[in-house]
Amino acid sequence: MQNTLDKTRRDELIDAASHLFRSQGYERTTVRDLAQAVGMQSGSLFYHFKNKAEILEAVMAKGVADITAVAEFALEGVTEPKEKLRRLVTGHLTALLGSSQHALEVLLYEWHSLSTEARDRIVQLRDRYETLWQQVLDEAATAGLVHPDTTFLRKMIFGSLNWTVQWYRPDGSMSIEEMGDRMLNLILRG
Amino acid sequence: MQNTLDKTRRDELIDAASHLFRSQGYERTTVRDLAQAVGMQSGSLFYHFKNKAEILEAVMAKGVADITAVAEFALEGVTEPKEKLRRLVTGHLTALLGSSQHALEVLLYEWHSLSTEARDRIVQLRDRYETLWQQVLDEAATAGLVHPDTTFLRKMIFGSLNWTVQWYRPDGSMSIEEMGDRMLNLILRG
DNA sequence: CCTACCGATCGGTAGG
DNA sequence: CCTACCGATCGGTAGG
Repeated sequence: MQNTLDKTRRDELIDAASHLFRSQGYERTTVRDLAQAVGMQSGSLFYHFKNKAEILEAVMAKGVADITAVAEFALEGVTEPKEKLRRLVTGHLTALLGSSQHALEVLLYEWHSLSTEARDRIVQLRDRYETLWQQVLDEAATAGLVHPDTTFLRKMIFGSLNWTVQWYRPDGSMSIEEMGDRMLNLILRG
Repeated sequence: MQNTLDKTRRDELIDAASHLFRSQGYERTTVRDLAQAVGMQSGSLFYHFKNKAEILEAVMAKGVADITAVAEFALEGVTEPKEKLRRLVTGHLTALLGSSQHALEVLLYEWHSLSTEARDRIVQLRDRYETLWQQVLDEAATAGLVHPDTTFLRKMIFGSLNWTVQWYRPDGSMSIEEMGDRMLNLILRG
């Protein structure tokens, strides 16, 4: 029971931290900002987290976990390589520009604020997600749908996907699904 | 004469700041770190710059100016659309991963530390560079070399290019030129 | 989770 | 460009 309550409060903190770290940056956000955002005293933060760095790691870990879950769910029951790829693209964009936007932007832009140990742990989580992509791209290459150098291709795709946070505006004329389809068009051969 | 000396010292500071802001982040870098890097007292920094934020802006402005100069030089005398595109790609990678690496990474990753006024000024500089690309891509599209939606394509390309800082290692087996050619291969139609 | 607090450090300034 | 310094703020802790 107490564990459940702890978890909720912890999640609230991670959520608030995602927002603050993303809009002001990690270093610029003070523990006082964060405490105020969830309505507690700054000293009380350290009942939930050992230190400020641990909060950053938790935000990033949540970001990777979220986008991985989205991808796994999107692939469920799908067998056609092209459709798998389409769903991975759309899923990535949906998480990045919608549901897990803040945590994922923190993941992308606060890398240098992580300790090397924390970095290793996040890399491990990220690798699982990248493996998912690699497998789908390999299938697609076997089917002749994409360029055979899938490792290189994957890096190019990741770059394009992640860059969307720099320019995509949800209130514009292009929906996330439409953007995904356009990207897929550029990725597919011929 | 004094102006020349001032400029040199200023440039030294911008160089040192590029390195420090990139490796530690802007907020984490103190004016004392920076002063020590060029061998002066921390208070003396403010003889050269009004405040810390002005140094960040100077670093970023130098980054954009550098990469624009590289692009303009690379295009000089070239008339064939495909070759123009190849040179833009290679030029971008050369600046980003080599000659102006630090300043450009700061430009990519410290965006949220800029004031809105400084942001506007940097955007203006960046627009000039993007226009260069847009024109070359439009020529290439007219020649049927690339997908006709060049605005979208340009954003995808920028993403792929800028993402290379996350994974490219100069001591690996792939040279920058080779990487450029591979990217061009994915960009070109057919 | 709060109260009360501390040591350290930060960006920046005045006066030369 | 240096010396000497300040007010503000920071992450974190002890004790409850």
